[in-house]
Amino acid sequence: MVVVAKTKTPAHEAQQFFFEIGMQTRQLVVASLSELGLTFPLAHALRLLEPGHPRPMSELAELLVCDASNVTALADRLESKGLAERQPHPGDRRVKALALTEDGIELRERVLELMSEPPPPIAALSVSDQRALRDILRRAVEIQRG
Amino acid sequence: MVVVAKTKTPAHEAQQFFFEIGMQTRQLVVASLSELGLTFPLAHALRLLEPGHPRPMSELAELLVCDASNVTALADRLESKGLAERQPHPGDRRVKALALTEDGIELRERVLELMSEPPPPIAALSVSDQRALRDILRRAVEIQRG
DNA sequence: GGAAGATCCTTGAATTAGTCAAACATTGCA
DNA sequence: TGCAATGTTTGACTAATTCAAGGATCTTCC
Repeated sequence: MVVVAKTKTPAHEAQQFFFEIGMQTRQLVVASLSELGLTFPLAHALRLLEPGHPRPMSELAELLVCDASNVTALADRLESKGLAERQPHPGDRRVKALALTEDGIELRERVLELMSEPPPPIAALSVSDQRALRDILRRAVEIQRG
Repeated sequence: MVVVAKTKTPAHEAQQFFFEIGMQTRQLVVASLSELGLTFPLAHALRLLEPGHPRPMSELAELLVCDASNVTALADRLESKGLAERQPHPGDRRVKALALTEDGIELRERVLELMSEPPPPIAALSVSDQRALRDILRRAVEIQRG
């Protein structure tokens, strides 16, 4: 089933395909994550915790664009799974930073691999299309950052 | 903040950019949807209900790749918002089909527009890049369907 | 025709995700 | 010192989702 709106510009058409592939990809990712015992939000949080760089919970809330109390809940779950732990912040006793455990570091690595796995539609493209796609998307990302 | 795994093939790299743009897009879409009083799952369901084509709830469950009881809950919310209603299925009294109301048809239209709106990174591309992107993604989608 | 099994939807109980408002501790400033 | 701002938590609530179980209706097959 494909749902398509009236198209206008190339960008609109591109976005419709983009969206369709994205939806499918997400489902595949969610399925793979569940084999690792993770949900998408948890995996997303895990991704943002870099090994050796404990992150204050408030900072995580900002990156996740969510309420601080939600981070409390996510942190609870990460801790209960033994993937991360709250650390006191030297110099500010209000702050608790989340740090990955050994298990967390390992699992995060698998999450990163899994999330960069090209989904079937992209994997099925010719290599030259894949390269062209990569270059265009890189430009898209970089224009915006710049 | 950008999180990147060790890259391998062009497809992997493409996927990383794809994913990044997709995450950002989703947030924007969720924000726009909430102005319409909709959540993402509700909007997704709305999208799958074509005007004039009531859809059995079981069929919706299949398209949404979710449990039938979840569709019951979604249908309840759509009905309580006056966007859809359950209809008896002529010929099989077990089946209830969801049909859009007038309001539902109208809102669905806005959802489709909103979801095909190119996000900033794609909108910022040159028109020729947009066209190339559209063509490649179309091939990706079509290869897979074929 | 009627029993057995399959299909469709709902209900109830549970977990996760998320918001908001209120509370608490700690910091930093005036 | 006193007070406002900041960081985290708690509690109450809604939404999304799954699973197991139940009730209604169909289908099949003797």
